[in-house]
Amino acid sequence: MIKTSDEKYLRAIYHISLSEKHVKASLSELAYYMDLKPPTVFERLKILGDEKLIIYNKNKGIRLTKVGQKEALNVIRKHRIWETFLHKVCKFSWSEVHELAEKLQNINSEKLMDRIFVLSGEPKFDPHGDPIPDKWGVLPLTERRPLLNSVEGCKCIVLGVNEDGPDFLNYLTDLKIGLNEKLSVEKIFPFDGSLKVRFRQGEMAVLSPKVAEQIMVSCMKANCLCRQ
Amino acid sequence: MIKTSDEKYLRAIYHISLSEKHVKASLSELAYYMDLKPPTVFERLKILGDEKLIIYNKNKGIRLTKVGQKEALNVIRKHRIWETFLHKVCKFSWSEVHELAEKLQNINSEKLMDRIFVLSGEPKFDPHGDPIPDKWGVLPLTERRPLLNSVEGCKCIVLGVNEDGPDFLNYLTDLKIGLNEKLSVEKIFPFDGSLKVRFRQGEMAVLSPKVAEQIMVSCMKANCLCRQ
DNA sequence: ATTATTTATTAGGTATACCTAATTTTTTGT
DNA sequence: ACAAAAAATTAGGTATACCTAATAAATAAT
Repeated sequence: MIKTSDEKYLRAIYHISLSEKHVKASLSELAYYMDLKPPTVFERLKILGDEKLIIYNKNKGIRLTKVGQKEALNVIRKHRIWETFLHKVCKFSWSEVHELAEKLQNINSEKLMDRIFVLSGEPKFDPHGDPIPDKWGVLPLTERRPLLNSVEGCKCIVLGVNEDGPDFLNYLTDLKIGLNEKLSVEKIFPFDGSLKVRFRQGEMAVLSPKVAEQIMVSCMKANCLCRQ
Repeated sequence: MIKTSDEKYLRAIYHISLSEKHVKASLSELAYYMDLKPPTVFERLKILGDEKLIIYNKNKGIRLTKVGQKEALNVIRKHRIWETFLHKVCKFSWSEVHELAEKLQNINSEKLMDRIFVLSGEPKFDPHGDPIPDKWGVLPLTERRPLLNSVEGCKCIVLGVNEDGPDFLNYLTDLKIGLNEKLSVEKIFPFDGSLKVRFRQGEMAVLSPKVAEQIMVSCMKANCLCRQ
């Protein structure tokens, strides 16, 4: 059985590999992301390598093996199911669930996850809108893209965010932009790329590119210009 | 904030202090109960002493301080709420919940415990029939006693068991003696103290003293001879 | 292409939570 | 009361998961 402390690494490596364009994570960004010092991570990567969970070749970066990826997706599954449970069943706010799920995800009981999954309504996406892999590591399909890449007139739905920090989430909560919120892009200011969006019952907000980049959406019209 | 690893010790000390007649736990029984070696426990007791969670005076045994007891009851509360949740909400069997609750109890979030408590129907007793302390460490009242101390003719209700091992629990499950089962003590064999009990729709079983000692019951009649 | 900067690696150290083996202290049995 | 047994304590060791400081290697900048 895989160790809890391995899971943290795998999840982090998976996260970095995805969030950056390049498929390889570097040791130092991994250390930074995990809030550990490079030698600590270095030491551990050798072990993860020995366990055939990653491939770490000198300075070619870190890549998950098939097994490593499967394990990573399993932790992600656990994490996201717990987040959904905490939000939907336990009524925790969007921004509170991450920290708790971080602890709950360490528990290894497939049976428990099955039950929690059912209690949460067999979700396909977590409260941040991130897809929940199934038991075999298969992710549900979506056409997520950053709100930033919109065209004027686009109508889309908020699927989630890329940024987990409470600062960012509280900012969105203040704006009252939440999961599944429908947004319509009224105007894009060419000067800096800020977007004026309409949402709810006609409320308006101007979002900076930095914010719009972190908000993941999916167009509601099949033939939306954003898709091209 | 109190450490997870402290909580294990406190719960174990509390458990021993209660299950044995004497209020003091000894180092070696604690070590045995926790499946650790005496020097390990010895080392740790000194720290728990420094933290003012226990009083450990040479060979006078181990006693919880006020603070230590409060913390112990808090872990016990968490443990028993999780057990109830797992049994009642997640439909785990009586004998499966202990191991999982052991892990879940390490999570420290009062808010989470409140929600899980409500989801479980604000229980006063866990699936083993053990009382759940409230937030202030106050236990609900019962008059629990071992089935072994019965008189012939006593009718009582099963509140729980003292033994948590799967062997024992599966044995009871086989017998179909469960929580809240009503038992009537038909006969006590003077030879070894075995009890013949009637339950359900007239089913009978003979229980060895060793088993009867682990089953905790409460008399159903206010004036039962057992109470004297 | 050579220096400067960044990244990776090595060396060596700390704290925690365990262990075994040896010794001392306390308790128990006769 | 004293030997035997049990329990507590000390001494010293291991593995894990961190750390800092120093060095080596790779990458970037002029």
